[in-house]
Amino acid sequence: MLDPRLFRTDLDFVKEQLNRRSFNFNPESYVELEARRKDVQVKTQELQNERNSRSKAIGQAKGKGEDVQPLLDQVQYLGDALKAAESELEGIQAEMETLMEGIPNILDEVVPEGKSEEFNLEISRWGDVPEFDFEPKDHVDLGAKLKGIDFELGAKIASSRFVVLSGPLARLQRALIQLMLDMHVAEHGYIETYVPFLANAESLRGTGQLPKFEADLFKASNDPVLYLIPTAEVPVTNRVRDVIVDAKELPLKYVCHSPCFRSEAGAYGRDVRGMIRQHQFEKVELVQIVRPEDSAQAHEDLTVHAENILKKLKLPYRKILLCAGDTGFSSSKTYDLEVWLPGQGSYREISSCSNFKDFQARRLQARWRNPETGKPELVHTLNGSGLAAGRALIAVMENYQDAEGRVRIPEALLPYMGGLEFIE
RNA sequence: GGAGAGAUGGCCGAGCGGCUGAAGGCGCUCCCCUGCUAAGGGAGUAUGGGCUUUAACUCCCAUCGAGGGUUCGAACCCCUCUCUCUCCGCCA
Repeated sequence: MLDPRLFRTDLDFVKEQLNRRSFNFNPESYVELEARRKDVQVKTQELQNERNSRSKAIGQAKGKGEDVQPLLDQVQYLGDALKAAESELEGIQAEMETLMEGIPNILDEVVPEGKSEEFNLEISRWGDVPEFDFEPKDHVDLGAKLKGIDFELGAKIASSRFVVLSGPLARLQRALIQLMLDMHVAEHGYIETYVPFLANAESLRGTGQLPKFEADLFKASNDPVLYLIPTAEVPVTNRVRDVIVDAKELPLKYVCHSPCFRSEAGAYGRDVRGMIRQHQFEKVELVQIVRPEDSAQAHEDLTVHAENILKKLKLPYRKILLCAGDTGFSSSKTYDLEVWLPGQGSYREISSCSNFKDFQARRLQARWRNPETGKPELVHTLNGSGLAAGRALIAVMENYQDAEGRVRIPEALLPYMGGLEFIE
């Protein structure tokens, strides 16, 4: 959620910024609603004030043993007027809330303009794209040959976009997760955390998935209402919902492995082959809660932490700064890391690292006490994949394959593979 | 799942339907005294919002787990829900 004060003081700026995202914001209807809000709120509070002071007078008169009937008669008329004003105000506030919750974050000034991914800005490339003296297979063919990836079985058990991994390839995914967790804890200073994989509506609203993106979620239960998490970002960031964090505790850095569940509504026909886009996948997520002045640097650091995993695995990748149109709803600035997939002959997203600034924090009421002011102020939140394990698995498979269709285990994963050097 | 108890400010803990946004204590901050690993005295110390061109102060509104209700007036009475604790049952 954006700062309501910004809307009142600099509506032109808001409009201009939202335009960058091609977000259709109508200032006139906002101004009209805000005027009604102000009007009705002031009126309501005046009525409440009157009721309170009159009630107090009744109490005092009663205390002195005076006849309070005349005073009671005077307040009679207040009841209905107050009730009407209160419910009108409630309606307007709900309307305002709906409006505000549907408005995306303001983009960082460095975010390039552009409506679609072709305007994304490549920041850097790392690693050498491997040269094969044979035609490299993609992970689907490799996985079938190695009898370790079975999409039909996934579809039989659940539906399309589910997969079953078996044997050394299943272990390879686990090894990747272990490596990531170990590196982020030991080398990057994150606290490992384990969280619920179902989240309530309040939590999903806090991080921005609800109310606007309910169609992307799997609802797991109606009583109580719970959704399968689309990313560990949701439960982990919600650790600080309605919390005032002590300044000394910042920054908070959490790493969390979890399965992620996405309905992929609207992705029909996209990436139907292989493990690129699944309803369920494993991911190691990095989350940081920081002081506002530190978030820009934290964003750079967090992205480097994700990059370090790719470097450790010696997987070629490039770093992309997403353009205005491609940046997510809640994010103000996002770097994507794209890993080279020889089977596809292209770079594909394996990590997305975002600075949400105070957008999530405002929804979450996640604050810290600023020692300089003594007041609670909103924190900044960030997160990034470090990395998506399913995609890391296929990246390893495709980059480390040989002419016989075997997969060599990357050196960094050897300690996690029980002596196995090749999957064949 | 069954039975019972509870939910108040950073913590502990009072609270009669009206003068309680909340006694008292602890903690913390500042000041005074003292002067040295003690003690004493004083002041302050919840959050969100509104009004004000902005900000601070004053002021006003809301909040004592959440949501309804009764009432001129609710932390206090009634209802529903949530959570926590104890006991029983079940259980990876």
